[in-house]
Amino acid sequence: MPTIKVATPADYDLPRDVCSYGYFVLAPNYWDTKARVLWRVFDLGQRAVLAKVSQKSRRGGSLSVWTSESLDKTEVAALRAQLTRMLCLDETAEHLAQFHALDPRFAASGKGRLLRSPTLFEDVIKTVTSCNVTWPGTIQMNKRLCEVLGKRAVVAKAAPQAHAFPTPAKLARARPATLRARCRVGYRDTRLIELARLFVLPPSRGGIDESWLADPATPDEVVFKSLIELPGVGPYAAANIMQLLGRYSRLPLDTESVRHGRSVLGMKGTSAQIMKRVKQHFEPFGAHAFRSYWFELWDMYEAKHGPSHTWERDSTGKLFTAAALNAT
DNA sequence: GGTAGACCTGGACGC
DNA sequence: GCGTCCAGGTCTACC
Repeated sequence: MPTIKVATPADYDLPRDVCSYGYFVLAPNYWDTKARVLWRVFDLGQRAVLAKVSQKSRRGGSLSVWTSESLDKTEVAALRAQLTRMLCLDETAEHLAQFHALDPRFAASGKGRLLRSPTLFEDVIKTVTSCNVTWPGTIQMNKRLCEVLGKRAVVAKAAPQAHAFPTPAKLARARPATLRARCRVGYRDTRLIELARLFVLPPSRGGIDESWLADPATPDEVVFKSLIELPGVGPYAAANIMQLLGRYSRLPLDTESVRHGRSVLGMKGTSAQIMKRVKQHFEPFGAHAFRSYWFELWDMYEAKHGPSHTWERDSTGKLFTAAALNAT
């Protein structure tokens, strides 16, 4: 069975660090709660391959990545690069300690890394599919996008996941009617296609410049202004994409922020007033504001529903509807 | 600059 | 089983 080893930072903990953000239940990711392993189909260019990521010893042990087919050197390099972005393996324990020094509440658990996607493109599409829709709707849209437009891996019928996430080129060529009817994305159809086209175009012709967005020398404010120009991306989505780029200074404020402000932080006022107050509340955490905000929310979810690594994909969606969250 | 209403889907609820 | 209501962030038109 082909298996590759991937080194991790000294404090890396697979269940904690994968199940740190809702994307771990979005296709093509599949978290096996019993075995505590991550399944995912990776698009490696010429073909899609199913991978199972496991960690024998917690806290710093290397990852074992089993793949459904033998990979050549180029594919192994592509897989390593995708896993590094997805699991934030390039964020050192020392860098994470800066966050824990600012917010010691999460030092003992070591929480701080946030799961993201292997590509910025997938993060942007996932963010847009999470806007103006309840969480079960987001789960469905991503599942269908993979099934309809993602490359299929050669896997057994019972495999937990068979399709990769669509490539920008594939989504750019899709018809709006297909996205609407088969992927159930609703009015997001043309916006998703326009976004995909921007990832296909080179930056010199108006396409998205990923390296510029990721460059620490590019100021957060400039990145925010650039992201908010994208179709389907408003203030919430732009701030969320920023945290997925590792820029944690802004909060993606939404109805969940308002609920948290009211029910946990005891704030009063209109939704707009509470959003302002939540923002002010987390300003002391500066460059790590989002992490403080997010893990405070995440702790609340875990207090209600148990550790996140026990949340099943098919039932998790219902835990995060407004009705379920309001019922305490 | 601020605000109202449309945009879609799927779940909840009442009958 | 059907109809109605509601949640959700972005976009456009309008003031």
